[in-house]
Amino acid sequence: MQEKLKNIEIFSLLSEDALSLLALHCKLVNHKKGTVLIHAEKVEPYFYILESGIARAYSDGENQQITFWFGQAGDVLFSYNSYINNKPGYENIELLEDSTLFQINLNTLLKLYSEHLELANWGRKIAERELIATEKRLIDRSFKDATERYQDFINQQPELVKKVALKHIASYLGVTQVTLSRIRAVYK
Amino acid sequence: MQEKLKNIEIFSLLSEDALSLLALHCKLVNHKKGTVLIHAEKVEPYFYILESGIARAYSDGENQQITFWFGQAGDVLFSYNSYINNKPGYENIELLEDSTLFQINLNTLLKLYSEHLELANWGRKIAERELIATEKRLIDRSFKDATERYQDFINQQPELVKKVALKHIASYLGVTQVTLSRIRAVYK
DNA sequence: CCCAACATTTTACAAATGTTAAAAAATGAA
DNA sequence: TTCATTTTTTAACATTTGTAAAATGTTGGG
Repeated sequence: MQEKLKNIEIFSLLSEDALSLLALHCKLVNHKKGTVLIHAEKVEPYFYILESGIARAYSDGENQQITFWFGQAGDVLFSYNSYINNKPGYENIELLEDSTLFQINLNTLLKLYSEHLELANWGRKIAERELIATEKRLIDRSFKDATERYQDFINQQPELVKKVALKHIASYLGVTQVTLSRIRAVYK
Repeated sequence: MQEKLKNIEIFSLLSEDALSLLALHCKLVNHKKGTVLIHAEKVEPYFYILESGIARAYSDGENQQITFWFGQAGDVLFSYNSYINNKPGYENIELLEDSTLFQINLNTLLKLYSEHLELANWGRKIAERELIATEKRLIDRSFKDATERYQDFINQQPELVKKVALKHIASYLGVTQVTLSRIRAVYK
């Protein structure tokens, strides 16, 4: 297990010592495309890291579903809301491909955080990285129009464009599917 | 100092022990309205917590400035980008009123994180809370129109509406000042 | 009090995006 | 392959928001 963890960027921040401790509590699991691993209406008991596959986080509204995050190999996949507030939240996470994930029990992880200095700081870095990425996206919503945001997306995550339904990309970019189609039509 | 810290919500998460350790490195400073405490083009050496006053974080574009965060008493004020990447970032933070702040040297704070388990977990919680708040705002940009976002804003932060220039609130909500004026005109 | 600087609102018009519905294209199972 | 289902595109039109500029309102120093 420990050898497998080493291939994931986010684990490379950890020492051998911390990694082996984490490995003790990691289980490798497979789930099919379409599986919803995190449900907004539940307090989910697991923390996952994608070994292979693709995922999206989305929030349900009255008439629509907004995708606000995509995950690929190496990305952390879980509900911060459950974790912090111990309450159901706004986040659903669905697999968009058959995937393999490292699974850790959330209570176990929190216990490790409360006992192990290096892991606590690792958890801090995970949240901080995600915060920076989210803040930048929020700012881009104001600075850039839909066309620029789409161009950035295809430059930065070209693999996702091929594999993910355009309706999900549209809501991720903050536009309707119709608008995204119009943008794409320009490049034909 | 320790007594003063106790009045701030975010410090209430800490034990007496951790609080006294942090207090050793905290300095109370005053700055005037208009002071830019964090500059995007610099790696800033301090971490602040607002004791009293108001602040805004903004990002500079070619033709405009986007305010993406407001801080009030009790809020943490610093550049995650400097802190994580040790590089200049996208965040400027300006005081909108004469303010009093707790100031901690960033290197000192990072050292405390790397040595003190409870403080490391405290730092993790700060980032996680901010992440949830930012993610929710990003989602609201899609689910709610400008009018709803403004109504939410005045309900949730009525004090800010009185004290902050409307141009800053407009960019915080993701609209132009003209649009915000139009929205406000409806309620006259 | 008055003026200058700055903030906010208003107006007219332009551009971007949303809505609805239908057509075309792609996908997957039998 | 073929058919049914789903996804994506296209079209026509409505609505929202943006832009630029002028008008009005506000504030603080002299």
